[in-house]
Amino acid sequence: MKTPKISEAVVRRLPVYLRCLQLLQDLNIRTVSSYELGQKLDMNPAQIRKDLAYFGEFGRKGIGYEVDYLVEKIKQILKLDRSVNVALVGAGHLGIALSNYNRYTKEKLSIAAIFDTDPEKIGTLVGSLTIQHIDELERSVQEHDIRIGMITVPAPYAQGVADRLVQAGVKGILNFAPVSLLVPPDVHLRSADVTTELHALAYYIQE
Amino acid sequence: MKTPKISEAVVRRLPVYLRCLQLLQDLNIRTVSSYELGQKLDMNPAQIRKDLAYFGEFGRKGIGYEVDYLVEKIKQILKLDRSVNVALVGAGHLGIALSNYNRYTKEKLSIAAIFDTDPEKIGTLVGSLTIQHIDELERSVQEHDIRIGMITVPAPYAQGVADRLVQAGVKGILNFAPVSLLVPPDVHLRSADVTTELHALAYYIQE
DNA sequence: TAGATTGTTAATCGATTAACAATC
DNA sequence: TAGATTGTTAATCGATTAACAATC
Repeated sequence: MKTPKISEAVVRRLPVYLRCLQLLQDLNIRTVSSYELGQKLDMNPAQIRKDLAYFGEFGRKGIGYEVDYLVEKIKQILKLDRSVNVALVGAGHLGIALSNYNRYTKEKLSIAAIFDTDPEKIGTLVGSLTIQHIDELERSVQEHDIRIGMITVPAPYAQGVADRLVQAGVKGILNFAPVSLLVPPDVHLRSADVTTELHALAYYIQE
Repeated sequence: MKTPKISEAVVRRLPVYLRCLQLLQDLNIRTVSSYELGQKLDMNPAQIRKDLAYFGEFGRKGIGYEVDYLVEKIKQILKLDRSVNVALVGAGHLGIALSNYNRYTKEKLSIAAIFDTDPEKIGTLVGSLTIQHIDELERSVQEHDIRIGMITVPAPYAQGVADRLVQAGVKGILNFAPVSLLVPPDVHLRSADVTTELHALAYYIQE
């Protein structure tokens, strides 16, 4: 499994393949071709084959891909085969909604700590986690080996939270606040705010 | 304002520029250069200029862009200068969290209706909106001229909801369910699910 | 005028798609 | 064997960046 130079576009598609394959697993489907995957995902089969081929030879000519095997391989590639701990900063409505995102799955990627500043909320239980004061962030990141931070605080506080997450050693940030953040080049930042998505959709809905 | 052939990448960046410019407005900053914007957004200034130039000549050589004017222009381009109604399907935690996303802004893009199937929830108020049964969807889309649908139902129901939204005449869908949806080519679909984002981030957090 | 910055063309870079030999 | 489908190279397509004349 050598990695010549994987583009972000490729990495972003792997979870999509994974999800589709897991659905096939539930249906007890053993084997799938890039053509069939392409149909289900509305994608070009050549692209799917090429994406997978960056990481190894996972298929069999004339047959296709063995679903179980490919699921395992993609999990390995994405590092979802080992535990990945996530911190959630901001226990508002959105934070609470996201906090139970994998409560019912056996994923190794999971939320390990929740933070806020509101004294009313601190000490409160959300699922099995106690909301902690944000001053516990640095200690907690160390303690739980947290690698990813999710930011669901109001926009004006988001950059400050990002700075603290980076300082604490987090390597990936998923930002839900409607603001553009700046982080060092070694930290991976993804934006997931509704506003931007809706504004982009608005462009396309003219008659 | 002629539009030769605008790529999705360009459209996705416009809301980011808009948000940054609105922040500058709050600071009473009158004028900004593509270089300064690039600094704030960690982007190449040439790209910003080129993106904007697709839609017109908004800047002044030697000066830069007038902030207020550019805000208005981008709003026009994105069609945020007229009202855009959104339907939210799925009044779970995430749906409720998203429902008040613009409660405190004066945006013309706003959520006009909320749907669910749970009898316990129907009739309940969320902000100023009453949760309706999903069978009201088609009628409500007509009545409120709804153009965009946001899907926050459990994954197994998401495709069914998408089909109904499309059937009802919606032209844009923002899907939060962790599943790949298929829609006709004239409907614009964006995925906003946390799972995919976190899985992609997991790839980058190896040591 | 000198300095700054746009709009735009040309050059570069990268990503997607088509095609096909290899092979199950 | 014949048909199917991969992995991969080559061709195409599109997006980003650099450079610079125009001009405020």
